[in-house]
Amino acid sequence: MEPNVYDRKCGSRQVLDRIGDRWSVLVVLTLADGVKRYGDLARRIDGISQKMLTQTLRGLERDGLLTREVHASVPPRVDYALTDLGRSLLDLVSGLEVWATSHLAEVEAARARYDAR
Amino acid sequence: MEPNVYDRKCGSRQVLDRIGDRWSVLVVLTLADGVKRYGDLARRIDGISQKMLTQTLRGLERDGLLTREVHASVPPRVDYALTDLGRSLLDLVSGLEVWATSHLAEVEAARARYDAR
DNA sequence: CAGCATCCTTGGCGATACTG
DNA sequence: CAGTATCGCCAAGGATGCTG
Repeated sequence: MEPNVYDRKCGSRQVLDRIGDRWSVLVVLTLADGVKRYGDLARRIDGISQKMLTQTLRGLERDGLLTREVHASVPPRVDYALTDLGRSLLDLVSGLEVWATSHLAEVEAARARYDAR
Repeated sequence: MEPNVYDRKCGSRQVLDRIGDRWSVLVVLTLADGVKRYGDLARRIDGISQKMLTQTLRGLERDGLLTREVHASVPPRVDYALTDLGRSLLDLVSGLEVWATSHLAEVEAARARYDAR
């Protein structure tokens, strides 16, 4: 039978949580244009803490959305890149980004209207 | 200038948070096929508490994604429906649902592989 | 550079009880 | 039926300090 996101015990619900996660979305978006180092990601994603970045990267790696490649060099260098599975999510998450930016004005207008009542 | 989701102070970041929110996604999805009453939503979305349902509905109403219509009857009846803005989000959120269900197996396989290392 | 470990706080969220 | 109000917890997440 089909997985059902409305069922809290269904794994698809957890998957939905992960791909909807604020930090996950931003990490995947940042990796859209290719391989990035840890520091690149940290610098690009404003407001993310080291802890959350590491945690998000591990979660995405565990779920098969990105790869983590450690280069034995001094200083250390770790590259992150989307897998095929991760890339299959790109249209969706960039769609979210586009929606958020392109409808921001409407949302803010709606808020102003709501708060003024 | 364009809103930028990478900037934590940009409103588009908050919008992204809202439309990515687990409960928001499920509420919008549930309203995809038309008007629903409070109880319908509560019953459909497994695991949501009254508090979170109300809170999510208020947030979505405030942001202009759905309308709340109170009917003065006994017993009370409150209808929720997507606005045009909310409907503009439908393709995206149902895309998320489809992705979550259709890639669930791959994600679980990746997890098993990761955990077995 | 790329983390890991630890402490600590906040507020998200559930549970419960009550109401128009 | 569709909420509001209150309490209480615990886990998400930030800040700091340390390391291979």
